Amino acid sequence: MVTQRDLKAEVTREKILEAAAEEIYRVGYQSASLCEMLKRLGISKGALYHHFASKQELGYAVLDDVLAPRAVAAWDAALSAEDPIEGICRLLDEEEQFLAGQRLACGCPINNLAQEMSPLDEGFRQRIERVYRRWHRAVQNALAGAQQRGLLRPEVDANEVAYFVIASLQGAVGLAKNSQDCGIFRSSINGLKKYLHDLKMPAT
Amino acid sequence: MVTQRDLKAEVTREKILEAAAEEIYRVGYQSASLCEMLKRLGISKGALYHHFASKQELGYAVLDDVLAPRAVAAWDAALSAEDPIEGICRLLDEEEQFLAGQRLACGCPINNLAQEMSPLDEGFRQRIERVYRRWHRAVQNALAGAQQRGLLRPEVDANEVAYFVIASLQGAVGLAKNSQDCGIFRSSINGLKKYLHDLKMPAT
DNA sequence: AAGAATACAAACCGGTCGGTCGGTTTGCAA
DNA sequence: TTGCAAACCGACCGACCGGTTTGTATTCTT
Repeated sequence: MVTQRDLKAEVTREKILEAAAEEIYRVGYQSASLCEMLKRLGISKGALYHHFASKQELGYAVLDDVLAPRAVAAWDAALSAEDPIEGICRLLDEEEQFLAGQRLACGCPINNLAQEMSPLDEGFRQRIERVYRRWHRAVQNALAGAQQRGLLRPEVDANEVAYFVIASLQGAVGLAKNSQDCGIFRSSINGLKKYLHDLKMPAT
Repeated sequence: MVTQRDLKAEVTREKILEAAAEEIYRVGYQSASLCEMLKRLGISKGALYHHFASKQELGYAVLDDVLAPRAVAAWDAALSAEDPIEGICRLLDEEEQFLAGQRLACGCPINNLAQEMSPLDEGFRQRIERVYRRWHRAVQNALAGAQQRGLLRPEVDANEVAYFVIASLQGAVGLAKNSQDCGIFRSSINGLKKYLHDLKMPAT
């Protein structure tokens, strides 16, 4: 049975998760101060450590419950389109809008954690790898499907292209994050778009 | 006049720089412990703070005196070749060998710092952007030159391609770093190579 | 040879970190 | 109504951080 108390506790847990995700996004996991985050939330340390055993477990939960679902859903949605190339291009445009909105200097939350934590903590590494693998599988499947339907050139290597697309996007986000210039993102992504369109079956 | 003492001091300074570069490469700037690094070096804190005013200044010096020169030199060397496409491909192979050697899980020192520090410290951001700009300029110039010599298709946008190449490489390194799998780097880079070769003037 | 300056050593400082723990409130079950 | 456990609070802890200070050996200058 779900009581009123359980609901309130769940709300607290999710408030903590949300705030932690934001704090980690802003300054990175290692530099994210729990005290700072709690102060902003108006929640005590006791509450935090009631819901999470350690900072590490909180970090894992942020990935599992907040970042990974969002990230995976975005790609799955984009690739559900008829033409995966167009789907990916739409995703790239969405990403540009997201960055341009405000968070240009913060980059991609997943990629940030990957670069910071994967050499230091196996738990983070594995969780992030799971996300990348789902991205890759989704792209690869979509490309292979389109290829079977005759939309893509037969010599296209879906596996290879999938890795290349993901890497290029992550790289472009990283480049733009550093320069704080969305134009660089756009230029870089333009290159990717042209590449993708060249994979299509030429009109006969 | 350069005295014997100056020489010894310079050696100490460079030992500190080298060790700091290594420590930062391993765990990131913010988590790099000066004590840890000094312990490994067998050098005291007094020595460190005699040569550098703060951790920040040490970090800047690592970038200016160690990382940036190396990074820029590698690209300049690769692009001095007759055919820039081939030059870039050779650079990509070198990068693969570097990663495969041992430091796969550590990624690219410049990119690591960029992702970690650019939102937090303007000094780091500007220094790294200078590196990226030199990379971009080198690639763009090389491509434009090759284009003039008739090696590249005339519709190629050298500016755009330069950004795309840099982003893709950085992204591939980041992806491989997380998965700790050099095969993923190779796949991703293969996509980039094919793209680059398609920029060449078709044999008539 | 004497003294000033340099290069380094090491003890030490305040501050912040993640984490703990005893106490208090709150809501549900009996 | 009451007993009790879950939810939460916040003072507190030791560890470690970057940075300072003080001391000393060596080396250059005069």
